[in-house]
Amino acid sequence: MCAKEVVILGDRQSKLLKAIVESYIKNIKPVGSKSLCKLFNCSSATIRNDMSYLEELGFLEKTHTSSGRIPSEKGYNYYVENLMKPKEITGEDMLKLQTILNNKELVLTDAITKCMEIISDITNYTSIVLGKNSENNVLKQVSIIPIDNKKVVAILITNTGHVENKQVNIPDGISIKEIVKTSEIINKSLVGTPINDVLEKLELEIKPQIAKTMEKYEELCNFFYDAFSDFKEKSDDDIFFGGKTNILKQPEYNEPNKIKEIIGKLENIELVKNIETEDKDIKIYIGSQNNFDPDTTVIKTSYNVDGEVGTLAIIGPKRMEYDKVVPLLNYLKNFIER
Amino acid sequence: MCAKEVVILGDRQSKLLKAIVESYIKNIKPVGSKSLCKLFNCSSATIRNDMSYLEELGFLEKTHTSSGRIPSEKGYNYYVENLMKPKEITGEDMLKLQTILNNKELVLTDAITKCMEIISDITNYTSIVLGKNSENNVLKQVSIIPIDNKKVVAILITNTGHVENKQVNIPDGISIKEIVKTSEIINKSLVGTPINDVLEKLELEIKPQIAKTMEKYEELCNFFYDAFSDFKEKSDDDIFFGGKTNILKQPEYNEPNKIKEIIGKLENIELVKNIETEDKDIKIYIGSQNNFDPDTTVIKTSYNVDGEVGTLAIIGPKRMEYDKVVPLLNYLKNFIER
DNA sequence: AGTTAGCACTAAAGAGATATGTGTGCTAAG
DNA sequence: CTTAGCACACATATCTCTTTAGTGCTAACT
Repeated sequence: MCAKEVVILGDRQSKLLKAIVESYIKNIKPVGSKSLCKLFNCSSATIRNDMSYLEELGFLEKTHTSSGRIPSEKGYNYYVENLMKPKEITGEDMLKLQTILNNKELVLTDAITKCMEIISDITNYTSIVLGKNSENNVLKQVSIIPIDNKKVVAILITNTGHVENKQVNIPDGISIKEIVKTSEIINKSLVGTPINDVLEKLELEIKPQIAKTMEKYEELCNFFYDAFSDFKEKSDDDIFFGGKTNILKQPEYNEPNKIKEIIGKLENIELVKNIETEDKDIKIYIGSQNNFDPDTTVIKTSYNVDGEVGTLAIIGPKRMEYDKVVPLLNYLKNFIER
Repeated sequence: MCAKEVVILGDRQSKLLKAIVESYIKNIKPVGSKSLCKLFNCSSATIRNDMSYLEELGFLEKTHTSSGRIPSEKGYNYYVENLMKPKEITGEDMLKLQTILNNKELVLTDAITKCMEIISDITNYTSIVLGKNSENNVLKQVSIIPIDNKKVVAILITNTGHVENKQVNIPDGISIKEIVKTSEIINKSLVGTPINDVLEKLELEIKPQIAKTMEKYEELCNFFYDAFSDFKEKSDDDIFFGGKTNILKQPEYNEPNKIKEIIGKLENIELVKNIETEDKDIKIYIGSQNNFDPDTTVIKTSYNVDGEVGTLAIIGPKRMEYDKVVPLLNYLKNFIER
């Protein structure tokens, strides 16, 4: 749209903005000019002059005419892009992550989710791992396992190792043998089919094929249609939460309506799925910049190891310890794609 | 312990208690004597006399010296046991449940969970379905499906149709063939073993068996140990929530700490599992009588159809519309065990 | 013996009033 | 450019006062 506005801040002004952002992140109190005098070795009036300049530029806000300043969304943005200095990960935290990542028994996604859980723990924010999305997923295998003479469990496996299962009643007049036989035909013909196309191919390819040999081909197709129909939605994504209620520990969530709102959003699968990204960088979406919740920051990145892709996200208040979260995510990300 | 205390309430006193409980359930306001005058065609003083008698018996409480009365836990109890008249289910609600229950395609547990979701919707309380507990579950089948040359997905199926899966890395120096062969041996030897004993038998029966024919028997056993080890915990129960956040709509949850507490409890799997019951009746556990949350009422019952067992529960505030919830649960229960 | 009117009393909830603390903007002088 | 000084703004807290909705108790009534 518009050329990126170049803002030139004086040295003290930069430091001042940084100090204000970090003070607010720490204390959640609007910061006043007086409290910064000693740090900058000047009078409160000087600070105030700079502050009002920073406010003019849109980096700071006031909660009311005579309150201290708090960072605006733009202020946070400038902070993370230009001022923030990532904190070093403590040895203790690094150890926690390493022991998981070095555990050869753990499959990649399990290791990642465990690590994100740890990061949630360390930071007190909520973490989300969105597993492989199904668009490129294809059918690997279908299994039919009889449970009793009334029902079977149908199991589907995708090429990425995602497993889905559903119990299905055996329709009247159909034998388990016929079902199993049909499943074998499906396995021969449909392996490699994108998950989204399975239902269609069931109708267009399998039905004519079995119509020749099976009497009840219509019912058999319906049976598998039933077995597979939930699969499409459910398998879209694996969603994993770490510290789902951690975000409630943040002091901004001390009001019933805000709590209910954020809880509602975290339970809303569609909304959570929307967080998905394929961006390889760590991107920070502050407030209105994310479409999850305007009162939060969502930090995202994605991984792609041998075609196994997923999104990592941290959800916390806008007033997030960016300098702590970013290096943690970075560390994990680098390790994954070593 | 002590013989059940027989309390004799006069006719008016009974009706009064009923009226107070129902008024409080509806309006969530302590009910005063004046408001009941018209209903009983007597003066507020008369009502007050009866009220103070009911308070003496422990059925009513005051929030402060000069407030109206609210039902005590004992009061609710007496109400549900002696005074409550179950409301008829509306035609609309019954229709909703019937269309699900009459859908022959749906497997029993799916129909039940869908119904409980409907009941959550109707009542604005939270419903829980706890699926079959694993104690009697036995192994039905193990499948190993190779994903790529680094990992496989191990799938376990129990006799009840419960499916669990885990991706596992293939250890160095072991071939897929060996793994599949071992899984075949497991299928031959361990089918029918209670889930809780599988790990033990793996060590005591499978290991010596494969030691003869396979070189890397030690590693192979470890592999399957790894694959099965999560299974035990996870498969303990299927937990299904309907309207998980519905309970937050109840006006008693308008305080940050209460919200956080109940959310925390609902996320606590151990606590939720504890709700499990095998009681065939519908039992009402009010406040301190349930060990889930002293501020809520938990209504439970269980079903057992052809050995498929589970618990149904509704969690709401103590101030619950008992006369609405009980018939709904009853209807569902009777239908299930038709 | 149960019912009622009357009255004193209580606690919560709301409305002002007032003071206090923490900040600002602005001006004029250094 | 920096600073001291001052008037002003708003949030917060604390009191007081009043209103309201209820109670318990007593004495009279049916």
